Amino acid sequence: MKNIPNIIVSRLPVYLRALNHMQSQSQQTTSSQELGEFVGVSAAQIRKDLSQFGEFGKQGTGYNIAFLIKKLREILKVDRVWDVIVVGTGDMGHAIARYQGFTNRGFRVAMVFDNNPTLIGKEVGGFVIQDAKTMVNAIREAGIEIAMLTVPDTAAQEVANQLIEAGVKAILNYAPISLSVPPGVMLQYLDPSIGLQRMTYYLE
Amino acid sequence: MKNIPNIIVSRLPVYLRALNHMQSQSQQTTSSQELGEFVGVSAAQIRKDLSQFGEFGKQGTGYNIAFLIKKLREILKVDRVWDVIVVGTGDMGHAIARYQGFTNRGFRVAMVFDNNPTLIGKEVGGFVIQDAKTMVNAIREAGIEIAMLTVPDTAAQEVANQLIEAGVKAILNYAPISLSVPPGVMLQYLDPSIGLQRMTYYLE
DNA sequence: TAGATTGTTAATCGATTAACAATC
DNA sequence: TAGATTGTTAATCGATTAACAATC
Repeated sequence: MKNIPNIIVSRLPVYLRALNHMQSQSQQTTSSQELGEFVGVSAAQIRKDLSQFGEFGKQGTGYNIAFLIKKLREILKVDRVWDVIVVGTGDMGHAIARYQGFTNRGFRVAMVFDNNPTLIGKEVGGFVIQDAKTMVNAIREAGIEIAMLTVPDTAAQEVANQLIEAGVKAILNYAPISLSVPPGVMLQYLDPSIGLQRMTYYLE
Repeated sequence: MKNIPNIIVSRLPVYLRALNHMQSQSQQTTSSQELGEFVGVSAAQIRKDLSQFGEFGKQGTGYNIAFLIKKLREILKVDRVWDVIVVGTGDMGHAIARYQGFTNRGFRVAMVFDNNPTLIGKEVGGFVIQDAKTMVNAIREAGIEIAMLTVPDTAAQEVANQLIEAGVKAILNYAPISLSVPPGVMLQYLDPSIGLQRMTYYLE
């Protein structure tokens, strides 16, 4: 397949989320105009983005929502369920382990790790907290490729290194710190302070 | 001041985070080369971005980290502490209310709200959970401009409307749903599934 | 059919990079 | 001084938008 710009790929999950919402409102079809307004991009961009992957609409009537959802899920490879692990069971790890929002979006928490002896063996969100020492082997054996990192920032790079050693290819990092990863390993950041600081510039 | 592209503004918090990290390692100076490698952008882009706001470096020696941190904090208006509110005290709201990572990054949780009668009056992270019915007035009286939204998706738009009515200008939305806000109100999303779906496209 | 809306092309716009004089 | 690195300009690259023929 053609090489698709990452900026386009990164918008598809947002389109998918909006379409799922429309579907939950029992809506059957939408247009590039409507979807664009909903997610805050131009209609032309919606059409251009989607056209990278095929022809999913009909002139005059727009897009069938169920069909477009199906296609986007295939494109994004979330027409399956990926096992993900959570490393770190502080408040944030706790919240993620119990998070219900992964359902129908392609992900399932499979295992939860911590290195704190007083937490290992305890339960969180239905998972037994496993010893971080056993993490690399457990990831390898389960063939897990995705990890969510909620350890303290001082430990984040070291844990990331272990994840990579274990074969993890995608890391969602909650620690407020830039991580260094080799080519072929992907990284996304979820740092609330960054989100807020992107807005304060415009305040007052 | 000149109109700065948002894409540049959005990178500044990442630079700032990296500089803070370097400083915590007792590093005194850095170069556009080094900082760029650290955060994953080109040295030219670092210099171009910073040059929008002034001349902060010295030829031959690079940037004084403490000085550049000071300047970036001023630019991003996080050389002060912003009061933010948390709406919704589920697991995620809980984690945010107790989050220590806002310290020194310009934010402080000031109030916490929920509409669940069994939670109102209880404590979370040292805050008494206040009745969401009193939220609009409380925000107005305190002059709060920033809110973090961790309510269920079905309630998110409605709560966002109340926040906007109360004068909130910046919303960090944890609910996995696109919100509609009027011009002048800023919005950032922290949806873990979106982050993960931006990576699965490239997996396997 | 008439109206609506797609997919695509070409034009525009904006962002990134390369290169280098200036200078610490 | 020699080496390093900035700030900035011009060139390149890439993304977005406008427009419209095609067609449902």
